[in-house]
Amino acid sequence: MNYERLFAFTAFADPMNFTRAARQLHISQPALHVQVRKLAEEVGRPLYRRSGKSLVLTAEGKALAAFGREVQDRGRSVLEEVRGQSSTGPVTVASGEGAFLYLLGPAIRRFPKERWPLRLLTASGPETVEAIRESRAHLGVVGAAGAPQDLAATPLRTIGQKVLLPPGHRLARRRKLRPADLSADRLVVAPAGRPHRAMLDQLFRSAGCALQVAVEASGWELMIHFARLGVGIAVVNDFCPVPRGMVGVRLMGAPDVTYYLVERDGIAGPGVKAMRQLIVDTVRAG
Amino acid sequence: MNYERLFAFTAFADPMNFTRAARQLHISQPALHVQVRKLAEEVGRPLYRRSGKSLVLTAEGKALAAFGREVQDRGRSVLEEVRGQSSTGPVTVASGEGAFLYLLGPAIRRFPKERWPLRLLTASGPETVEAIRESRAHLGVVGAAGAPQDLAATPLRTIGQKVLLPPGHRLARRRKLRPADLSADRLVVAPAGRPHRAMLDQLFRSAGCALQVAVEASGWELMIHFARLGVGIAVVNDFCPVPRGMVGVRLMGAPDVTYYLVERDGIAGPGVKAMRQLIVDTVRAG
DNA sequence: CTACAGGTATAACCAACGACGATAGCCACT
DNA sequence: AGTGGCTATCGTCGTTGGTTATACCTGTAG
Repeated sequence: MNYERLFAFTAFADPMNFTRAARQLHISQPALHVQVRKLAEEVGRPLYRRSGKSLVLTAEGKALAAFGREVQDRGRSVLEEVRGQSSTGPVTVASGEGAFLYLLGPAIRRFPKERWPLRLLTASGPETVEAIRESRAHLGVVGAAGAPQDLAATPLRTIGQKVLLPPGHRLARRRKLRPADLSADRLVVAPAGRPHRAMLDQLFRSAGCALQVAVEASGWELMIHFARLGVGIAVVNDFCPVPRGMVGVRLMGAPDVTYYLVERDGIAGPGVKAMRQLIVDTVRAG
Repeated sequence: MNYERLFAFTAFADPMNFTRAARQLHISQPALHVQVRKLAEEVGRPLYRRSGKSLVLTAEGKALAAFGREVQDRGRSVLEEVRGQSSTGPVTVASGEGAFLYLLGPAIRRFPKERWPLRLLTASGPETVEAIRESRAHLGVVGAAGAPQDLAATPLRTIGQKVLLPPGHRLARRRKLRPADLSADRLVVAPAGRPHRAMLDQLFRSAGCALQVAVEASGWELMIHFARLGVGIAVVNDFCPVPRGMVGVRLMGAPDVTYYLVERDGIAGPGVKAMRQLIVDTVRAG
């Protein structure tokens, strides 16, 4: 296998667009196209396929792109080590949902970004796992139903749910609440299909009471915002800070969701190791 | 970094000889030499150095050669996976001393060699560790003072020492022996410098008695052979079978030596995983 | 339906890299 | 001093990969 072609292909696989990838590589579009075609011939399988207007990678293409990224990443780090330079390769962290906002803040703040540039990749849970598996990110943080066999996953923190209420609300003085207590209220919830919404639906159904939707909002920030405006009361992860002028009450019966740090097993550079340690320490401490 | 040059260099790094390596690669010696020179220029460090007649790798050269081997190994396996062929890359096991003879026999016998060719690399303890670190072998088995930080080591079995005696010997009926019991006898031992010999020297010194050498032999097989010939009595690892017509008596006071399976952390192919499991199972069982 | 926009794929041409044979240099051994 | 085995460099030539020009596809807008 010709590795220059492999790297050309990985460069293409990121934007899935020959023209833009070629610009990135400072070569012409035909040159890049030929490289990829020859790689596919070498491998003996198509690496991508048309889907209407755009192109999508085949399974083989994904595997090769992942391998290429991995080799380049390791290669840069080996080269820096050999040259005696301190490692300087960027560290990429992917994360779903609110983890960036509420879990990873301290780690990101304290990470020495002048030594290793930090790249953040915001994605949903499955997308995060995919980014790790395809070597597009070094570390990922996902909640609950995340990590499969081939990725190393270390539990970070287990988190419950709480209800955000205005101070004058009839339930605001309670120490804890159950789903049945909320059946009279209209709630601010995530849109259908999102895992948090699915969890709530399931919770109310098994408690035998109806969930009344005030408004659907995507993202914790937005949900909290609507709750502050008095549109409805919100059920959010325990890691969300209770905004000024509201009260938070523990919601019982909701399944605790565990956040995991996922990573590819393999040889991590010093920057990745540092970030890994920082995330584990700060999240477990906080 | 140009990877074709890197692979040319790894091919050279194995025999440390341009002429032979070039023949192996089916290119001319000057062609290979230029590749390596250009790689060194690219990296900015010398990759090897003359030492009298022969050439030796610098630290940088070793690191690059290790990386190159690793990439080629993974690359082959990825390619086979992508092509849908079952993995067929050879599995290399390195081991020191008697482990091949007495510990790994069952694993080697039961390993499906028709699926994955098996390559065995006989080496001393430190050489085994070096072979793993330089990606020249996938798995290694070493006794005791083996595995440092950067390699994953799993304990396999802890083994004591025993004394091989002719049946008529005055100590042959004893259940166990101490170094002092042997001070009147002449022993078959490993040559000076070998770890087993160092261990015995240390043992007798701390017991305050002298060790009398009958003959020095390298290798368990040879030591046992001389013991059978009646040249002297031998102290050997517990895993050596007691030969027909002799008796083995446990030697107390000798430090138990633990055998470890060492490997590079990283992504192992299916063949390596199978061998790993086989070694762990058979050695722990036996 | 036609024209257009954005991107993919192929062709013809040219520069650069890499392989080769020849050969000089180095080192150990006889 | 001479020889064998190997490393290192040079000039030459073919293959590979890059470039521009251009045809082709697919969805969108007039």
